[in-house]
Amino acid sequence: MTARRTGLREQKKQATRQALREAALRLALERGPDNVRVDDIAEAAGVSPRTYNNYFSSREEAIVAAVTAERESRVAAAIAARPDGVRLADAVADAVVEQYTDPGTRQGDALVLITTRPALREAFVDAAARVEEPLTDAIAARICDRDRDAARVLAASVAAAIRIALDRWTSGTAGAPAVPGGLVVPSGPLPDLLRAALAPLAPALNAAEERAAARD
Amino acid sequence: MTARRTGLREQKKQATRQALREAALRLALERGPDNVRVDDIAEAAGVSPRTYNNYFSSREEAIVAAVTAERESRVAAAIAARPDGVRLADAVADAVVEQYTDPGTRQGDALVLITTRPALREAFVDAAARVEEPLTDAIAARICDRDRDAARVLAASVAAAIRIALDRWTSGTAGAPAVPGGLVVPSGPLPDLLRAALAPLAPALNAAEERAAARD
DNA sequence: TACAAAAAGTGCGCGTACGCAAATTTGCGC
DNA sequence: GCGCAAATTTGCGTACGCGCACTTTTTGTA
Repeated sequence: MTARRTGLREQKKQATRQALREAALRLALERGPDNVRVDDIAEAAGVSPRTYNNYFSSREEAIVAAVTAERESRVAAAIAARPDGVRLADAVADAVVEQYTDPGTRQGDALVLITTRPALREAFVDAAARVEEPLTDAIAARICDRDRDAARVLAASVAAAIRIALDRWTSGTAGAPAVPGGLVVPSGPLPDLLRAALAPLAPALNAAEERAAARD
Repeated sequence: MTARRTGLREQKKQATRQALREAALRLALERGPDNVRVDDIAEAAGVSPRTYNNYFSSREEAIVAAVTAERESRVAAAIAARPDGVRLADAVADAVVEQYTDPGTRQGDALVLITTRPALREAFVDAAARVEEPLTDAIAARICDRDRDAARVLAASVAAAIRIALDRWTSGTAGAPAVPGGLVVPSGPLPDLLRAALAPLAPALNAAEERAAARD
C-alpha cells in the first residue's frame, strides 16, 4: 500500500524529490538563503526550474522539507506501534514527542538557519499541518475505524497543538542566549513544549476512545 | 481598545480595505474571477496596485474577505456574551453556529462563486484560521485568564474543526444537485456540520473549564 | 520486441508577490 | 496656521508560481 505505484516511476520521483530538497538545504547553508534562486536549486539537482515547482510550491518548502522529511507520516506509524493497552492520549503524546525529537532534528546548522529567517520559520511551523492526514488514519484505527470525521477533527487539533509548540520553540529560541556549549538552539524544552501543548487535548482523545469502546 | 490608533488614519485605512474587498467581489461577480486582474481591483478602489498588496497578500484573499469580513472576531464577542452558567463547549458551539450561519453568509451569489473555483474555496476555508487569535482571548477569559497556552491550543483546535466543517460543506456542495428553489448552495447542513465537527472537542473544552473552576 | 497509453519533464508566457527607497499624506505640539 | 516626525502610498525591479501545450520517458500489453 505504501509503494502502490508501479516501481521505477515512483522510485525516480522520490529520488528527484530528495535531490531537490538536499540541494536546497546545502545551497542555503553555503551561501545563505537569500542568495539561492530556484534556478540554482534546480540546476544543482539536475532538473529544469519548471520541474522544481512540480515538487515544491515555494522556495522555502524545499529547504524545510530537507529537515522535516517524512517525519509526519512516521508519527502515524509510531502511534500504530503502541500497544492497545495505553490510553490514546498517551500514545499520541509519546509518539509525537518521539518523532519530533532529536533523531530527525539533529541538523543543528539547518535549524539555526530556519529559526533565523522568518519566512523559513513560518514554513517550518506550517509543515506540521502535514500530520493531519496520516494522523487521521492512525486515530481512526484506534477508535475502531468508525466516526472518521471525529478522528479527523482530533488529528487536526493535534496538528494545531504541534504547530503551536513549534512556533513557541522557534520564536523563544530567537530571544534566548546561546548556551555555553556553543549551540544556539536549545533542544531541551521541545519535548516539554509538545507535551504541554498536547495536554489540553487529552480529555477529547480519551473520550473518543472510550466512546468507541462503549459501542463494542 | 478597538480603535486604538488615533482616528482619521485608522479610519481611512479601514475604508480603503473595505473599498478593496468590495471592488474585488463586485468585479469577480461581474466578469468571473479569472477575468479580474489585481490592477483592475486597485483601480476600482482608487489605489495603486502596490497598495493592494499592502492590504491583501493574494487576489483570492480580498474576494473572500468581502464575505468573511469581521466574522472571526465576532465569534469571540459572541462567546463572551454567553452567560457564565452554560458550559464552555456549548457556549463555543452556539457562538460558532450563530456567527457562521445565514446573516453574514446571505451573499448567495458570492458563495456559488467561491465554492466553484478551487483557489477561492481554499482561501475561504483557510480564512477560518483567523478565529484563533480572538478565540484565544475569549476562551482564556472563560477559564479565568490562567493558562493562556491551553486556551490557545483549544482555540486552534476549534478553528481546525471549523475549517473541516467548511471544507466538507463547500466540497459536498459541488456534487450536490441544485435544490428545486434554484439555489445551488444548500445552506441547511452547515450548522449540523459545525456542531458535528465541534462535538469531539467538547470534552477538552469542558475539562479545561472544570480545571479552572477547581483552582478557585 | 513493438507499440500505444500514461505519466513525468520541459519551455514559454503571464500575472502575481514583495523588498526597497522616494514621494506623499497625516497627526501633533507649538 | 506651521512645521516636523511618523505613517502610508507609490513606482520600480526582481523573482516566483503555475497553466498550458509539447516532448521525453516509463509501463503494460499484444
